Amino acid sequence: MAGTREPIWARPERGARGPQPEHSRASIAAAAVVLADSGGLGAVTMRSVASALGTSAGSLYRYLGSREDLLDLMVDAAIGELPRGDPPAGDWLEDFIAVARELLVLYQRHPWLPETIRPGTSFGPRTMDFFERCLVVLKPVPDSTTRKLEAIGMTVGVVAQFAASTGAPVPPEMLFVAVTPEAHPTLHAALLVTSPPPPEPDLFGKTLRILLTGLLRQVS
Amino acid sequence: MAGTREPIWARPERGARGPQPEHSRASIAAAAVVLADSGGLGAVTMRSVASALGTSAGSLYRYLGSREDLLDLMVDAAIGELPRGDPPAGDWLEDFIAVARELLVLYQRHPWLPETIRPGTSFGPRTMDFFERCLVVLKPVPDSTTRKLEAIGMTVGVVAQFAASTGAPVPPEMLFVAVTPEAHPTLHAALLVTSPPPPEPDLFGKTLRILLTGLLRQVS
DNA sequence: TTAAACTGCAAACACCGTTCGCTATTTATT
DNA sequence: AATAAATAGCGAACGGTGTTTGCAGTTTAA
Repeated sequence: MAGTREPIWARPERGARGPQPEHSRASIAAAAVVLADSGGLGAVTMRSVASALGTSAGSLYRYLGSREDLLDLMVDAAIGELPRGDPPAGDWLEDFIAVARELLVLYQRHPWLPETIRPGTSFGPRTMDFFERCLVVLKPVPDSTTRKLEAIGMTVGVVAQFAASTGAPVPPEMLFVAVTPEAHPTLHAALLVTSPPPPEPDLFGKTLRILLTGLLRQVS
Repeated sequence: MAGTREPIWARPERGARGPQPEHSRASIAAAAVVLADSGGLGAVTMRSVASALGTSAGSLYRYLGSREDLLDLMVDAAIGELPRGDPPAGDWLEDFIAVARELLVLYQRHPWLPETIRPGTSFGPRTMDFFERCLVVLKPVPDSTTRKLEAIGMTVGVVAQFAASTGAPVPPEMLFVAVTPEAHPTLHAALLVTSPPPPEPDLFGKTLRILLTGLLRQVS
């Protein structure tokens, strides 16, 4: 039981005594986000973040309990970039899909974000703002909040899926080295097609429309 | 361009000369899977895998070019545990959902699997067997193979989403420390509900049915 | 028979997250 | 105003990580 620690959001940003800190959680998170944007999550080390701030790795532990805390800060800072205002109140479905599109471009701008949202992530206030905004958009839906949260979770998962497949496409000859015509005739034939049919123009919107109209809007 | 390396599946398992190797890719992968099952992916280190095999970390590099190769082997070994026979040919939708259920229990048995399938994963022959099997099940569907692969990819993503949400539930007071009644009234109200409505009994099947009937089966 | 290719291994390297001891600084208490 | 407590910054260190390297022994091809 000693392995777990209080999430960073439950700890005060600084104590009541001692000299004024030279940095802040926000500035540390911002520096880490910049590093991750340009070099991936692997470029975010205690030492790299510290040196970007002009300090040392050990000093960061005056602000963070662990590297996981840093990841939590990064996630919340990135999600906090999402626009805050309510979308024009039209159809709740289109409004919600618009929110999902905002999240998709955020995931594409910060490719490290989906993988940084891990089991064990402690979500911060900006992330809660996002969930609250989703619920506000879904207010016209007569379903229970539990159902809505299920739908929101599924939507976030689908967005991550699309962000992963649209970013940095892998050359097929790298992905399919293990395909043999004998064992995988259907798959092999599909790879030989010279002019594959164009992908669905708006597969993203189509998928979410299908999913959300099925999961919600039971007007019971 | 020197940073990339040929995927492990394109390299011969062993050379033509020299003494017979004491281990194999299969035995190494099996040892790593056992470690990951009991201690998570973090328990899989070159040294731990090596000592489980009675050898040293450096020796593993006679079989693997990097730790990423080891992860590729693990992924293929785990997916290779899926049953190989065709399901009874009934409705393609129910047959495919049955395959998805098999994948779900595999993900639950190997919680490290979804996170180990990362961008950059090189899929091996057993994984190709799985994709081939999916395409065989979807043979009755009149859509193009491109559409089917889109649907398969989306299905795999949804399965991972469900596997993540069903394993090791996090206590809500850990997840929602950042919720304030003022900034998040809807969310806050939802957390106060004493008896939340029971979750959809088969949300998994329902979601996939919705998704697949929407994405496929256009009998055009 | 000789040379090339390969295996196994121990040691080392650079880097990682994290801890510790120290000095200096600020605040709360007396 | 004086004192004690709590905090900030920092450099050095610790154990762990993935990976490289040099070397000795083994097997195969030429």
